[in-house]
Amino acid sequence: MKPSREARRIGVKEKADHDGRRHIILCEAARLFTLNGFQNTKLVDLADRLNVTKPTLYHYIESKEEIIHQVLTIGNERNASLVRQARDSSESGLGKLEIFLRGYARATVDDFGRCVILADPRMLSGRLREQHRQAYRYVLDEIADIIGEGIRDGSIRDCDPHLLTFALMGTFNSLSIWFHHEGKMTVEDVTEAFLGFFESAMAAKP
Amino acid sequence: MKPSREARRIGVKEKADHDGRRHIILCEAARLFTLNGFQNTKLVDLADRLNVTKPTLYHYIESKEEIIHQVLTIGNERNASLVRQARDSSESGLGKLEIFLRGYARATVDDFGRCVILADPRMLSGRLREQHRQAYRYVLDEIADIIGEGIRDGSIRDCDPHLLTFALMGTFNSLSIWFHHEGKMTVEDVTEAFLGFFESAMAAKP
Amino acid sequence: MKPSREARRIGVKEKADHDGRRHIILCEAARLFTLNGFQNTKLVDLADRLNVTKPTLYHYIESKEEIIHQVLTIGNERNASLVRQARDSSESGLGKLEIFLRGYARATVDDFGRCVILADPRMLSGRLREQHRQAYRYVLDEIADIIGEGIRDGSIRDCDPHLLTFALMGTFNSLSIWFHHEGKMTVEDVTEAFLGFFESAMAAKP
Amino acid sequence: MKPSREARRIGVKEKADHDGRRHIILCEAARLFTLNGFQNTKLVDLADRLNVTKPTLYHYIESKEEIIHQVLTIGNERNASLVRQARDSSESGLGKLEIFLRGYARATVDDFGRCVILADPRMLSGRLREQHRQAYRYVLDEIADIIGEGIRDGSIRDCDPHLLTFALMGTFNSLSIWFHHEGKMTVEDVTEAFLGFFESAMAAKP
DNA sequence: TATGAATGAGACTTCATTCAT
DNA sequence: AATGAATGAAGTCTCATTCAT
Repeated sequence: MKPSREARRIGVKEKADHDGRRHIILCEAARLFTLNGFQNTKLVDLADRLNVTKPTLYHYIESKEEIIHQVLTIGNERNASLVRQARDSSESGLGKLEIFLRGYARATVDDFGRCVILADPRMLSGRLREQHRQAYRYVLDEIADIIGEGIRDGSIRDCDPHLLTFALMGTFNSLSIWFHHEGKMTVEDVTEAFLGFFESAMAAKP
Repeated sequence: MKPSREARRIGVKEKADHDGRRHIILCEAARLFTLNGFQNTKLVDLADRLNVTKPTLYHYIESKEEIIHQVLTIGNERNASLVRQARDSSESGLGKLEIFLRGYARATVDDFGRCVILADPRMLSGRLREQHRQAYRYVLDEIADIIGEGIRDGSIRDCDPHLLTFALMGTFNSLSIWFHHEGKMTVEDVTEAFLGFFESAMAAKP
Repeated sequence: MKPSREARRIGVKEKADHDGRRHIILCEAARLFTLNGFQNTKLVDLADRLNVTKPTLYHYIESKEEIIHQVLTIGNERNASLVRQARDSSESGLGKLEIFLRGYARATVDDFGRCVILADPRMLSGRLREQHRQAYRYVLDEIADIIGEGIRDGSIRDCDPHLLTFALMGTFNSLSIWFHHEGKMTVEDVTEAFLGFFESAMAAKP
Repeated sequence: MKPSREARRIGVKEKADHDGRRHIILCEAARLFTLNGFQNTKLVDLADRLNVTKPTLYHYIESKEEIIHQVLTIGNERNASLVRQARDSSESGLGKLEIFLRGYARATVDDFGRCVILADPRMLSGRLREQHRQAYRYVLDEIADIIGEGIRDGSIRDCDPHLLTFALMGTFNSLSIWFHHEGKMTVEDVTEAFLGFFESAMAAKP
């Protein structure tokens, strides 16, 4: 009835240490969360996928909530890193925006990125929820800042930076729902098409 | 012996009949679902908001799943109706697209529309899940059709209709997350701004 | 969703008075109890069969338990009456026994008789349960008495009267489970066959 | 904080393994079912008797229905085994019948056997109900076959084999209701008396 | 008399989490 | 480190019964 539990346990072949195993757990969790949804993913499902039993998970994590939190943190931090990368480049505002979006597009279609977009933060309690909200808002604010910079430097047409942020993020976030790696388009294809749609919005008027 | 449970039960003031009360339940459910998430909304929460006890709900609905299903159905049907309205107009492809989007924008910010966008259909079992997926896909396909029509009639610039659909829907769907009626912009304001962002995508090249 | 509730309500055509309607309820209850079992029969099922609503039943009965109790009482009283009929005849012990069994056989295949045999008295609470147990025991004791009389008057072979009672009652009670009126044998046919099986037990040794 | 729940949990003294504990649960369930009836037996009652909490039961069984089903299956299988034992012996038809009945009598007075006789299969849903009905019918048909064999080999008087089956089974089944191990007669005593009652039915005419 | 609405009590079941080995 | 066993808390749903009209 239960899948036999021999062999390939967490990291047996990977010779992973405690932290390595913890990371494997988070990866598998992110995968299951995007596959089946968060609330529909039971700890026992996660354990099964890792060929261990439920209590074993508790050697590496403190609670289900922590798993979600960690997964989101990983995703958030990568997004923040993408923001910094763009901001720290020497491009124009428009250039920075495109740098970010090209990176973000790729982020939306891996498990951690998808979780950040699809996870309902209301499943987290108090402090953690707020932490995640702020991390997401940080990205939005930075993008709006970059857009503002683009408007000032003339590379982006005048507009409400927050609204353009929402439009862009909404557009690219949709990737996490419908994009499948097996499809005929690559993320890069879609990214360029999406950027094209916003051409007039993002290009300063001649 | 028990404190009498006076006053405002389901529809007492509205003098609603059975179907009317059922609708009130669905409205309140849609509200709670968007406020707190689906899985986080317990039947007792819903009952409390309606000043009744849990079992009372079962006079009007058969299960919690049915509530979600009905809420989604209401939202889906309105979306389908918006599609038909646009399609049946005598506008150009671009005109039809704008008619739909202006209507859809309003739909994304009421409770039923928000549920359609935010609900994770994986919480539904089998048949219902499929039904909802198809209803959503119907809208996407119709929009892509309208875009195709616009491309052919010259009102919309040549592009991949499905990608433009995803971009537009992603953009407008984001309203359901961040838009609040108490803010300083109206949905209509935002809609026009959003349409402006896509100007070059949607307007045929001169 | 619910069967329309017009026309033929309880006793509309029968012009039955309160007690008459009450009896109709008990008959229908007995029928449902034998059809579907006691615990599986919901009051709403009973009400539906009578084309009334649940609360209406409470004009005629006080509780579900009372229905069962009344049904059992009717069955018990008929059994007691059969016992008296046999006992008061001027036959030999064997004759009386046969008179009872021929009557009892018919009783086991109508709804009230079936309920007496098949109802689990543990569903009744305290006093009523005891009352029903005693009524059933009364029949057993009387039959054993009649057998004792037959042994003394030489019409029945010497044996343990209570054991023979159990054997006979077990045999005839089985009718309530397997006998169907649509079958090819009548109750009377079966009765005679059953009596034949016990010929040596019930006939005194030559 | 809570009074520790020491001592005799499921199988603590018996050092039972998982399957052993599962069997202990079924035994206790069978006991409670015969004591209090099926529907009246709550899972919490069962858990209490085993000094565990309700959820613990779900380590061993999937649902309450499964418990009943398993209990009935155990009883059915023993009955089938009794049938085979009788059929495979080298006795005459009558001899085989007596072998079965002597075994069956003992089966009727243990918890599993009682459940088979007293359980209302209508509490089971669809497939399981049918499965149990067929298992019971299998026994009846085999007994009728054995009786037919007895009639042909001259060891049993000519009669309707199915009717005799019903009479015998009805008689012996009654044991499950009235027989108590504390009484002054043993099952074997009663069995011989019962067989005696059917002497003329079962012995071929001289 | 009859009923739509409402409910209290309680059942089964699930699942994240802890305990003891 | 790992696990089988156990559990507390909670959620959905059922149903006999009462209330108010």
